[in-house]
Amino acid sequence: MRITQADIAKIANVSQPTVSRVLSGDSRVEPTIRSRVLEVMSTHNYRPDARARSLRQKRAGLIGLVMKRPKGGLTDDPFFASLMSAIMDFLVGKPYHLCADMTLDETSQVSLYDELLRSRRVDGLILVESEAKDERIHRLQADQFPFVLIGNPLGNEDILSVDNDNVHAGRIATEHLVAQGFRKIGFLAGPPETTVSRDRIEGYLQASRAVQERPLVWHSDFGANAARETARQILESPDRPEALVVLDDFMAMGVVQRLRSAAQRVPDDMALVSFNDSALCQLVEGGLTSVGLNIESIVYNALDRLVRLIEDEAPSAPHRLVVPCELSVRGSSVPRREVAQR
Amino acid sequence: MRITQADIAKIANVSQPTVSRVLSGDSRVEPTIRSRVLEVMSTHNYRPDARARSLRQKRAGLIGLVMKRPKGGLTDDPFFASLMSAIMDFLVGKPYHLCADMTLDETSQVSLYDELLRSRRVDGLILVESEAKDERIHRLQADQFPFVLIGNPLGNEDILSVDNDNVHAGRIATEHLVAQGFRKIGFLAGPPETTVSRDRIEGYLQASRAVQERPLVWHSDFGANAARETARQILESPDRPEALVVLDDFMAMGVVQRLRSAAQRVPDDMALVSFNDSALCQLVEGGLTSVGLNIESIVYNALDRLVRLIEDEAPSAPHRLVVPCELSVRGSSVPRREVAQR
DNA sequence: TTTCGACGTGAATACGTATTCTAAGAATAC
DNA sequence: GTATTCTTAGAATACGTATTCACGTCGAAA
Repeated sequence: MRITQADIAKIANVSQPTVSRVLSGDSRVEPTIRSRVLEVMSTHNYRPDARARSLRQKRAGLIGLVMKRPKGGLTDDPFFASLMSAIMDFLVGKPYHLCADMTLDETSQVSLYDELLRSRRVDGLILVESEAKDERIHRLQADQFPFVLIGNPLGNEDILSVDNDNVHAGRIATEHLVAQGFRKIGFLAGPPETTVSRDRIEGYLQASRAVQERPLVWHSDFGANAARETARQILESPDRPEALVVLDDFMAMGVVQRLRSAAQRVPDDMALVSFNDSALCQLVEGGLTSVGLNIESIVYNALDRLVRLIEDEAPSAPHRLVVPCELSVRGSSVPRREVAQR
Repeated sequence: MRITQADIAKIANVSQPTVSRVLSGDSRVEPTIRSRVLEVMSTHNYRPDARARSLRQKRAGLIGLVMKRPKGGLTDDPFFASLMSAIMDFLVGKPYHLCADMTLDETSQVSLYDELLRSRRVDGLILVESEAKDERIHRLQADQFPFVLIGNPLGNEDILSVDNDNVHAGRIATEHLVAQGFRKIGFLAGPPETTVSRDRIEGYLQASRAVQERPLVWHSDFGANAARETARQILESPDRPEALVVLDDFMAMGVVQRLRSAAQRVPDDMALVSFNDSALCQLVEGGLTSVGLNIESIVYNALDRLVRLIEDEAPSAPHRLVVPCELSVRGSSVPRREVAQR
């Protein structure tokens, strides 16, 4: 049998509201009584019931995270792992917990929306890689439910969103190679319909214009295996570039493998820059230059805004935030002669 | 203004309990009325309030996951990423959600315990890599709170736990090398105080006895960098083995790097077997033989038992379950001559 | 001494649902 | 035709907390 405020009240010879007032730090309570109640609470090890509390108050103390992924999709995706890690870090010590859910398809996504929001299970929602055309977004807006997008594919300014600046990322990756003296630079992207590919290619196009007439873009599926196969085509292509920007570290790993099995060297035969700056980058011999996504900053800003929204404070402007990326230079993009000069 | 059962009742000209009965599928309700209520519910897009529901019923619909990790600790830890992925997969479509929390130290861990359990925020708890001597465990047991341990360091049979069979894992890794003809096998472990190191070493000891008099065990910190350094010592040691069992894929990566920079080859100069069977294993040239942890099976069993416990069914025996591991053989442990024979 | 705030506290109520209790009517049995 | 189930649905209540309302007391101002 759980101990409630009523029990505490009876023992301390006060009324239940008084116990509640002590708990909420209401100043209008006699110090004598306050200390007596506090003592009874501590000796009986009382804890308020979160369920009753969240029914009575507005706040449930939960922030929902909804991700659309295939089964096991988190396992080898450093982006999601970092994201969740950063979210949990952010929430440590704050009066919110993370309610994380995965959906497999659109249908379950809609029912999850009902389950989480319309039933008021969570106070706010983080949506990842959501497509803004998504019906859910409109319903969320119509219901005036607090939510924040991580990634804002359509660049919609009406929606609270924090986005990684993928165009910028693509540009600085390319500009770095230009600065290193490369004049024929290619881009190995993921599936063309993905936003991340489109945006990074856009940045690549902006920067590559300076040194080459014709852009060189290849597409492949995600993952090291697919990238390895495409890398073979690239190496044999008449358009073979001197340097390659690769969409993520795993795919870059595939390129490295292909180069290695063709007895070619990085960066001499092919310079490489990739994205995400995951632990993989240090595992490549000489290191893999990579554009870090600053996920912590994305999460910090997203959650800060979301919490403000939930707590009815004015969310900090601007409505749409784009977080810059940072390049970590390692051996894969620095020609040997430069290294030798040091 | 939210729409409630009372509103629905008024519109449909029935009482609130009737609406509740329709919702719970109570058979003792006139079909005519039932359909009328259902229609009103759907036209007004009614959704029951999860908070009120969980106050009234026993179930909150949340399962807590508590992990003790440093800040950002999830980022490069494939074990935790897989774990969370598997948990979320398991819960898809089930009437539970995952409430994931991270703690940085013991103090916050205890307060988190209060926050999650004593306040009845979650229905049950998953504890990972917890030390059974932990005070929390005793409190959980005393409070008869449903919980399950993933990993059971003390082998306590009283506690519901699902554990990866690390002794078995260490043994099959070693036996595989023995079967491949190696006669001088070493083990590169993590910090000696960690359970995972102790258990896998134990398995190594059992299996290595068959072929060598003296076990060869080294310790290093976790991570590729620390392992790389220790690998240097191992390679230069007079006890240098022909084959090395390495505690996890990241550490094995460090060993590979060291071998590569010493112009030595895998498996010719040093055969390798590691643990976790993560995506890294396919990134090593020739592939890295690794013992897979079967995290899905661990999670499935743990959650299945936990849910039964929550729902007051008898948990399936045995109380302590040990999930076997499986070896994925790749190039790093197969001497070249064998490959050539195929 | 009377009157009026201010203060501190308990009584009552609300949050939205599920369940128990009760009553009215229909159906069955004698 | 009355008595007894059986069915169905409404009334009342409980879950545990926070808040509003009302009331008594005390001190200060008149």
